[in-house]
Amino acid sequence: MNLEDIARKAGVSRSTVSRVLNNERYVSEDVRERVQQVIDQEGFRPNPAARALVTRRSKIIGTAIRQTNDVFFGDNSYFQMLLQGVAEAVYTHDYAMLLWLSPSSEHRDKFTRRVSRDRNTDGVIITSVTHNDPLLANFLAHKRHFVMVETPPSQYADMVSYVTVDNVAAADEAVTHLIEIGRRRIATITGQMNIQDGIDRYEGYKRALHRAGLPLDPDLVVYGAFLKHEGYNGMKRLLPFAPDAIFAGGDTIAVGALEALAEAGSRVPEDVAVVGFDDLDVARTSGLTTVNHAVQLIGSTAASLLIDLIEGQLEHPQHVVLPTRLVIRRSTVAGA
Amino acid sequence: MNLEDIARKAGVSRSTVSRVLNNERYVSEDVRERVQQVIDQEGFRPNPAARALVTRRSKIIGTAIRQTNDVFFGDNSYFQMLLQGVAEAVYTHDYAMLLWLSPSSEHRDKFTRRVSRDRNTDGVIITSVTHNDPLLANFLAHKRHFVMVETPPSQYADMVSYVTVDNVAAADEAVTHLIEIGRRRIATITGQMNIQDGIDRYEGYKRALHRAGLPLDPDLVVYGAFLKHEGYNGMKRLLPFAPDAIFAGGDTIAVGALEALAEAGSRVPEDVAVVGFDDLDVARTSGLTTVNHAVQLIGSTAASLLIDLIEGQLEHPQHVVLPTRLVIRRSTVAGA
DNA sequence: TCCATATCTGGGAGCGATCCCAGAAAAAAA
DNA sequence: TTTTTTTCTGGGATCGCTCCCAGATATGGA
Repeated sequence: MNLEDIARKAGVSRSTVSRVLNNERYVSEDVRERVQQVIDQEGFRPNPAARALVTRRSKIIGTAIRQTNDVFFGDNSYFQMLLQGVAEAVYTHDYAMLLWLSPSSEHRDKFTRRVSRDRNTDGVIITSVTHNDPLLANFLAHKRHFVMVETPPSQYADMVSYVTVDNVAAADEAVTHLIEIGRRRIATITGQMNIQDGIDRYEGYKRALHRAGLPLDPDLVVYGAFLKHEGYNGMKRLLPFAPDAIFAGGDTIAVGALEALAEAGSRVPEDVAVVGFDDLDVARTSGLTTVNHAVQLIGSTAASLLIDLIEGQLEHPQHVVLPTRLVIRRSTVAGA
Repeated sequence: MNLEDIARKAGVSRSTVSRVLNNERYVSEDVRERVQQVIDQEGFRPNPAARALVTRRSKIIGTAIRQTNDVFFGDNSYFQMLLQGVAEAVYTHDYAMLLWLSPSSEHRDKFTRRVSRDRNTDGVIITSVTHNDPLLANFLAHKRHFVMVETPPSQYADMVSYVTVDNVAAADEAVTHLIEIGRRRIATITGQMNIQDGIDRYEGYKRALHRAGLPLDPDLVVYGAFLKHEGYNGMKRLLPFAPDAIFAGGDTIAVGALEALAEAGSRVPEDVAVVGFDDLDVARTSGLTTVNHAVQLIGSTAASLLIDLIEGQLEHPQHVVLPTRLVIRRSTVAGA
């Protein structure tokens, strides 16, 4: 069943059917109706491969998620929320979504090659970019459409499109909250220092301390990663230095820290107040004060942006900074 | 950059390049090498649309996940594990994966239409099928390749391919465990009774009681759904009847039940033992005794099976039943 | 009334692969 | 050496669309 068949059944030409299908002008109302009727009745859908071949558009966008074992799994609902957002935008724009997940066995560069060589997609949403990531260089070199869903490494900042939040300001706000509730020995367990989000949140931490006239104590800084056990181990390392508050670079880190605190018999928030970042599902269940940034909204915004870029509605590069909101729960304010 | 360009650069014909690309015989070694070199050097990848147009194969399989708001989210890691498994198989077979998620606003039938009309994929993995699901009927009618990752409604059982576990036997084993640790007032909170997995697990519950000579007390049966709050509410309903054990149709249900028990001041497992089903991440963290079925393995098995079906290596329909394993934790045995 | 313009319709060319077939070259058999 | 078979290579046809252009018809202005 193809255009020609529909055309014959409706007594018109291929071209006219194509016009109806693509909702183009220059088709009289009665012809349009007759053709549409045949299309509906036959349940006809144009062959996407044939269409893609000539238009050079597949109407498919990709989402590349690396580090799946560590990050895609676990109490980390970040990627589900992101995907849900992407799915929403993809749905309203009548696109489809291709998902690239990296199996644990696959080397980073292999994944990069796989994603960057793919020709099925019109553009890609990329996550978890590290500094000197080959993916970015590759995409830029081949002028492929892509949108990052985090702050890019600074040297790329004005060459790539991204959707993010102001991590520095949000972290600053979170730490300032700790200061306002009277904490003075505020420690931090950071995310990766080769991921811009990790760096920026640490920067916000320093900024808040500085403004309040508090010293930056190296004993109170643990460089970690966005993983629960990093929070757990980091907290163990911090305990001897008796912090009265922890700013964690991410909620998963915070959850790990909470576990270590519970084991050590420290009361939260009386002895140690804890703030996270991301407002994952787990933050809600564990009463964690955290920075909420609507991850789902980031996903849908990024996908819409990507589609606009693909369709030439917008010029590359575009930068979107979405607002954040500090959510106060009982890990910093008892009874909150 | 197309086949013709590569051919010219290598001093051969289009057809020869195609043969090299598809690893066909009847190409002399030196020519093959020369062509491959040009391909590598130019970083050439054949246009998937053109290829798909003539072969009628896209080498893309779809995964359709409905009910995203309720199920895809939350402490439910089921779909992440499944996707990870699918991704693995897709990777080893050099396919790609299209993901269909239903936005919360989308009506079930609309989603069905969207997925079933899609022509980008060679086959689809479908989840969360309910009885009289239009998706099944539609796929069968159009002879599209698909694999279910759960037990199909019984009337379809011998017409569709699926990968599942023996839910009846596994539930029986779980409830028998409760009986063996001395429980006699064993209640259950079931999953949906229009999903075969829900029905089968309830069936296993009844079977275990019957074999042990225990009565089936209607007061101890709550018909619920695979959601945390269903477990919570269900438990509240059960409390007045003083059960000494709960068999939950799913881990999310069990977690909700645990919360209600904690609120009511019941000790687990001393007063009430709890068993779940699925062994989600949350079961591990909350020490829940549960039935483990390797969800990731289900995903990869289903994807491999689907690809074999597509490529004609296997005849439709195929049934795979994977083993389960009861994992005993502290929700039934103190100190486990 | 005639001509310019806007609206509608149809058919050829082309997108970039694969598949099939024909013919050349090499290898094996007579 | 000649014939038969196998291996290798090239080019035409084809998949099902969209795009472009040409021609037909309708509309409006002089």
